[in-house]
Amino acid sequence: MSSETTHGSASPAPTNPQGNAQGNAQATPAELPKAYVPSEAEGAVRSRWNNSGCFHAEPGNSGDAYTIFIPPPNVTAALHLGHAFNNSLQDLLVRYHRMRGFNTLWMPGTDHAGIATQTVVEKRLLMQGKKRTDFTREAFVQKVQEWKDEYEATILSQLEGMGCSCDFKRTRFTMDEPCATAVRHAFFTLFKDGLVYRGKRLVNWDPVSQTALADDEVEMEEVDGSFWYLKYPLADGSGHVTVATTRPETMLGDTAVAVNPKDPRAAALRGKKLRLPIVGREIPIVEDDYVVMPASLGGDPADPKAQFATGFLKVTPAHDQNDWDIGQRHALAAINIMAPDGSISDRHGWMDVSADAKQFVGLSREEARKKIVAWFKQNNLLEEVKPYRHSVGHSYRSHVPVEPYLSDQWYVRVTDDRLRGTALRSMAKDQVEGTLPAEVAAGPKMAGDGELRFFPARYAKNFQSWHENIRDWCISRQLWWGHRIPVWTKRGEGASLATHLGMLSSLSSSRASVRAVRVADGAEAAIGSLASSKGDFDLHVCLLDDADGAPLETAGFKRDPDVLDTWFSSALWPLSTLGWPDPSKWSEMAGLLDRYNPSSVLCTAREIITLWVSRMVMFNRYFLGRVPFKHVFIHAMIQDGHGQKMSKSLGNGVDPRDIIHSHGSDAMRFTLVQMATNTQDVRLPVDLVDPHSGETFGPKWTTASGGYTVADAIQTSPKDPSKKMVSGYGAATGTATPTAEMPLARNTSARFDLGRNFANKLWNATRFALSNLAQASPDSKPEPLTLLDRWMLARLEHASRAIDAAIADYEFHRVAEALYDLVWRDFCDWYLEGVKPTVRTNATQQRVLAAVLDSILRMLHPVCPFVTETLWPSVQALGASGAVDGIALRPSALCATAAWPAFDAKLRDERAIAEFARVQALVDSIRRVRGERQVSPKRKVVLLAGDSVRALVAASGGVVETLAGIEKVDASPASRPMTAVALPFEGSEVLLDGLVDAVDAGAEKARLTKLIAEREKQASGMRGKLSNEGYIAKAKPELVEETRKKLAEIEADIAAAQSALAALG
RNA sequence: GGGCGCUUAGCUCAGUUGGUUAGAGCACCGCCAUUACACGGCGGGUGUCGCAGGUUCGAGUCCUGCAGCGCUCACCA
Repeated sequence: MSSETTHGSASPAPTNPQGNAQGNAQATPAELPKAYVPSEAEGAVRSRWNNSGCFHAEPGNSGDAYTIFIPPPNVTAALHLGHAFNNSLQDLLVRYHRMRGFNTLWMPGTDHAGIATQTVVEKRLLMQGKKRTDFTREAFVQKVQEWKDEYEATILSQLEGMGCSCDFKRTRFTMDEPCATAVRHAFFTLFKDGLVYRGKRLVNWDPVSQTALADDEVEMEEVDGSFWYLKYPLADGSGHVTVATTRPETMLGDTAVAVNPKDPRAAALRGKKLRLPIVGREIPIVEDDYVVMPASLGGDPADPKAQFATGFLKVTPAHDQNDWDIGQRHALAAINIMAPDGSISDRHGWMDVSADAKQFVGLSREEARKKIVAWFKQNNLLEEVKPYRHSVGHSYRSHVPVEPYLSDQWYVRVTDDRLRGTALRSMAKDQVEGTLPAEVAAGPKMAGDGELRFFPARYAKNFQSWHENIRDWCISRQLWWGHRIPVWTKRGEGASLATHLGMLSSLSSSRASVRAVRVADGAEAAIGSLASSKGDFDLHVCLLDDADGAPLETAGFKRDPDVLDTWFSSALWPLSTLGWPDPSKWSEMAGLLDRYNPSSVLCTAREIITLWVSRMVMFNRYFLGRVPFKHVFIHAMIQDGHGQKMSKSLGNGVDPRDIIHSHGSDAMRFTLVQMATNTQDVRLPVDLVDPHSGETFGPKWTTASGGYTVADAIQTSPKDPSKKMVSGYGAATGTATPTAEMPLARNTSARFDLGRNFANKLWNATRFALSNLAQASPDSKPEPLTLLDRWMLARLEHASRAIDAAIADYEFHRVAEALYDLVWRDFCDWYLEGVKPTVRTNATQQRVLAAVLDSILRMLHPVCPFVTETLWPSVQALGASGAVDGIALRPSALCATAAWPAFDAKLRDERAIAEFARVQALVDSIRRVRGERQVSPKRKVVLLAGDSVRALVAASGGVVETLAGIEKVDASPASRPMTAVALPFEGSEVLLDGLVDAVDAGAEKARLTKLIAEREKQASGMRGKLSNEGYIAKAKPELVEETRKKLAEIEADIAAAQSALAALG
């Protein structure tokens, strides 16, 4: 259903000036309970939304497109508050723009998260004593699928629980058919275009999971290690050099020793060879700038490497990234000495295994290290050992040290200008730091250049420097869960492989792409000359369709067993969810791609800039020639009460359902929005709810490995020490399992009280307004707008502008602040209190109240959709449309599809705001006296004042009397009555008579003395300024004038107070 | 190590281009059953704005240095 048609059932606006609320019995909120109970309201509201289909987007509907792609959550676990935060902000944007008349699509979905999901499933199997390899690939994938189904359902229900207005009918999963089709097409295209290649490179290898890892899947951990100083003899027997290493076991694969060309010892060693101990391999000494010289020889003493360095660096190209680079520069061999499980092996590229070396084959990395060090010691080649603490990369899944491992992997050539260059050129010009690299700036112009903008702007720098330093992207993973790589390969001599070319040429080039790679050096050979090329080749055939694989397999080709990095499919999210490359294939996707890509904004977290934003930009621009989104909004991070990032692995994540349970969805959303500031991460102290007693309490904390502070896995009931419960940390980490006797404790946090109180305040303000309007006198006549009415309308218009501006800047806390001030401070504290005596008989005021209330519900809806939708029918029944000239309030059956109120500029009334500010100041100062003297609110007093104050009181239309408890206003008498209390206001004296039965001279003196001291402090500050020549000469004249005026007024106030003080004797 | 951010009331945080008396919510202390709301109303106290310099008539705000915290990228000599 389109957003247009949902308005249909609302009653038309009454057009006669008196045809509004009065006598409208059905609007009586008799049935509205005394407090807002979210758990009773939320389900009903969700049903109304679902039944109306109001979140469904159709490209044919009118309005400019407003699109957000949800960052698809991993199906590894349920969502936590970090997701709730991000999704609350997205929903705010989506609902606001929907109400603004945009054709709005919020695309939901989930991510298969290859390694993470496979790992959690393997962990679960391990608890049953089973391994992945006990199953066939298909059977294992089926198990993962079951996990995915469970968590996908959980995640989607969490999103619904939060009130996310996603188009759930269009929900996607990164491995469903449309997404898989997009992945297949993208891989095929990149392969055909030479942007995907097979390469032998060092990867981050997890020897336990036995898969390559992306850089971001590697965690650095501090480890106590050693520096071992090993002597390598010169081949000619003329001495030795000493290398320092933290990984002595890799020496088996050394193919050189490097020295800095500036090292004074380099010249004498030039051309000499070393005899590698144990192995006996003769290796060269190469000269390379990369080598740090020891501090003693002129190395930079500030460089910690110079402290430990000998100036000689063992080079193991197959087991160290930097050594690999040196190897490339000096054409060194890369000798891989390890098996995929990390053990020393002579079967994976190590050919020259000496008799001495044999004893190490088969050992683990750790054992080999010990034995090799022992060998050096025995042979007097171990010069020294020094302790050394350093950080080592560990697999974020198996937690073992990652091995830089030489293996064949698939890469995307993101360093190509078609990817890297277009990404950099998409940046908004004013957000580019300095200038783009010359070769990038010189690249071809295309649509979308300069269109990508970051909020806050500083994050553009992350994006830029990532692309400037980007390396080719390893996309193959040795996993079973994911998109399988669609390449079939056969290895053989060129001539024999060439015999298949005939069969391959029968396949259309739009369905198959062929490349030949020489095994020896990875160089690509032209297919045409394959038959005559010497040596072994890998013939890679990439297929668009599995159906073409059968004849290849018959001919001896094997399909690559690996799957693609999860981010490969995520990178296609703005394309695949809209049906790319062929939306006509799925009828419900027709027209989506053209209508909703580029999207409006991507809302995500900092670390995602490199992982996901970058890749979406590159792919979207490459495949579709457009940016995937115009804006990137980077939100803050939610931390726990100890300043630690909320994460699944740490087990400190809070389930949003817990907060919804304790405070309600709107309360959670409002509070999260209010916390969304531009620079500050959000710290959220977390409490537990005792499942036995319902009581909230602070959990017992403990220190976990890594120094993190976490809640004890098992907690004791504060009411009954014999009763226990499991904390979220215990459940998430598996250290404790909830049972019937020991249930899981929900989390909560007092931070959300703010939102709960706010929702309740709105609820009651509405209840109150409705009851007054229901009881309005039917014969009341229109009257001119009062100051209070004009002020309220001006504040409403002001808040609307504040919200627009805040949303345009993605400064969400300003949205919450504007709404809070509008609803609580302006509407409840002043307007509703102020209209109490008049609203039932003033028809104009009734219309203002109805229109303001209607507007407030609309403006609050994007943040608090449930309470506003719940109140909506009652408020709509007031028929506020057309009630106030200058506010357009189109009727609507649902608040969710109601139009944002349109305020005419004439409601903007700075004079009303300024004059009412004087009213507020007068009321405040009277209230202060009443408060200080502890005067009962029931006690009414007489205000004695001069002309200007009495004029103000008259202009307020009774507001001062009502809010300050004044029963009568008189002119200042010639002599001060004994029973009157004095206060200065705007430089003159105002008296309150009848405040107290008898003036307590002591208390009065104290009050006035304090008041004088306050004013004196201000006055002296101003006098100081005015006596400063520089201030008079250089500050803006109007500022100086303002200071003079203010000082005069303060001095008059002081004089008034002093005369009152003197009168007390 | 590079980059980015943070340090303001007991707690969690605002503070727009430098400008008059630095704010909010919570907590705390009084008073209050009043045409809605105690998830409430009215009033109140609370700050060497991390430290040290500098620029300026004027600095929470700009500059420099230092300290602490966090994130991110890089890093196993």
